[in-house]
Amino acid sequence: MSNKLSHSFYKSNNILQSAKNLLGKVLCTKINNQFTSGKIIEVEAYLGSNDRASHSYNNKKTQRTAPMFASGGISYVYLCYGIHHLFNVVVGEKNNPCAILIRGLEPVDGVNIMLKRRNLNNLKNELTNGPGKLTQALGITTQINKKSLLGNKIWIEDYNLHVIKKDILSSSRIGVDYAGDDAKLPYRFYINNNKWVSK
DNA sequence: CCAGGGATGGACT
DNA sequence: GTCCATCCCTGGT
Repeated sequence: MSNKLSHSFYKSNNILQSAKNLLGKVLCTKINNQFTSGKIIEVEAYLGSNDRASHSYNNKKTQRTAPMFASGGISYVYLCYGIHHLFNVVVGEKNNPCAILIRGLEPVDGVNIMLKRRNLNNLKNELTNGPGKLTQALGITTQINKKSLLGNKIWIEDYNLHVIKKDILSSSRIGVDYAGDDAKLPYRFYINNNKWVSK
C-alpha cells in the first residue's frame, strides 16, 4: 500500500491550510538509488502574486519561477546565495503561483546516507534543521526542480502521524525583509518544542 | 555579457 | 549569541 499524498492534496488553493497540513508528513527522496526521508517540522507559505515575499509576486514569471505557475504537485528547487538549494512544494491550481518552503525535518530513514552527505559523524540537529541543510541531507538539488511529487524520485507520505493543533505555532517568515509589510505576515508554521526547527 | 542579488550556514567568541 | 563570507545563476541589456 502507498501512503503517498495524492493529486488532490496539492490542488487546494487554501495555501495556509496546506502548509499546516504538511507538518508531520514525511518527505522522501530516492536519489542515485539511495532512499532517505524526514518528517516535516517547519514550513513557510508563499502566497503568490499578491505576496511581496514570493518570487512570483506581481505574477513575475521567469524561467526560474515558472514551476510556481504550474499546477500543484511538483517541486520548486532554486539556488540561494549561490550555494544552498532550497526545496518548495508547489501547491494550488495552475497560474496560482504558490509554494511552501520546507525549513526543518526530523530524520526518519537513511540517516547514515544523510550524515555522509552533510559530512557529519553523528546525529545532531544541524543535520536537517534548516532549509539548505535538509536539501543537502536528502540529496535535493536543482536537478530535481520541476519534478512531479507523485513520481519515484521525490514524494511525500502521510503516515498518519498526529500533530496536535495547539503544538502548531506560527511566526513571521525568515529572511524576507525585502517584502515590506508582508514580511510581518505569520506564514511560518512549526511544531512547538521540536529540536529540528531551524535557528 | 555581466552586475547584482539572494526563502542561509557555519565559524567563532 | 553574534557576525559575515557566500558564488552561482538569473534576467535585463
